[in-house]
Amino acid sequence: MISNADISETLSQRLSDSGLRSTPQREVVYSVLLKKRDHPTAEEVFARVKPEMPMISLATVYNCLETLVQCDLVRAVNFERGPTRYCPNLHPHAHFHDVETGATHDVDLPAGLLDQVKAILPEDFKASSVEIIFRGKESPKARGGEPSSI
Amino acid sequence: MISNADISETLSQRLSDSGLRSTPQREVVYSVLLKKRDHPTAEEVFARVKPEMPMISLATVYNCLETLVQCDLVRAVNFERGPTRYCPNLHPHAHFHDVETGATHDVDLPAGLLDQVKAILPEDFKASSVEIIFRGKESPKARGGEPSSI
DNA sequence: TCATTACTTAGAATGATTATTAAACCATAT
DNA sequence: ATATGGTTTAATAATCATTCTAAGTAATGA
Repeated sequence: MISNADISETLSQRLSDSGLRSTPQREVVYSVLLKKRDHPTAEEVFARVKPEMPMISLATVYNCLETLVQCDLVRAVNFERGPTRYCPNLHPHAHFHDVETGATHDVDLPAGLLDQVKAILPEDFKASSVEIIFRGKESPKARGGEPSSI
Repeated sequence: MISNADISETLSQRLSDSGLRSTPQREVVYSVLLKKRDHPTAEEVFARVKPEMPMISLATVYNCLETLVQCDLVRAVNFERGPTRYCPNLHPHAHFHDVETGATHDVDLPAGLLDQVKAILPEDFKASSVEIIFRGKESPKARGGEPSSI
């Protein structure tokens, strides 16, 4: 298991690598992202952080999130023009966005697929990142259990 | 070559299929999208339409673009939280977004790749659309010839 | 210590888009 | 033709997420 101390160590490590400081605000923002990995918006992060740190401001949450993105600890994800969502999953993965519930799920990419996708680029295009976004609806898995009451 | 009459026929066809009317505003908005396929924003479309129709309002441009998206004549594309861009290319394709110039290019998808990408989804996820977005920088091809600025 | 720089806060400002509302327009039934 | 009811447009206000600004705090270094 990963302890709180470990978390703040990776964090302060990455921050100082970029010439930045570890602060209580940055630590608590990062920790709420790790605690519930449901791609929260800045406002949602703000709401989760507040109980632990009531004086923190929304602007600071935005600043911290941006900082975490800068040092590659967090990925920013956008669906259409909705608010930016934040994701601490660093493995290469796609996103599935449920148009009905708004829920967002990580979808692991099999080895090689990303390279295959990158291979479609003309040679003069150098991609620094690739985003794969699915939009749709998740049907509850047809399995034994409660009947779908509709 | 496709004439103006043909264009407005497809347009009014699609519109009436959706129970909507063909209007001069919708026609001129659609025509500027076809004329220069560089993924303009609503503001850019507005600027291009104005000379032809000086009284048109920005709100109407937004409305027309939304209408065209609804009847599948135009695709809306988003990069991060930048303004929505509009693309009349209906073939399945990915997008390359140049982080330096802001230019956007369509990238054709080889047959089968989209299915391959969709295949990574768990069975309970039904994707109605897939977006593939590259972000990066294009190195000018060292060669003569017309620029492929689609 | 004192100066420098980084960081946080509160609130104002911005930018893109959507909502509101009144007027103009159009198709059709009378 | 004219009334009617729905559609579309235009101008402007409102909204939402985000960024900017200014002022205060705190850590760091000469």
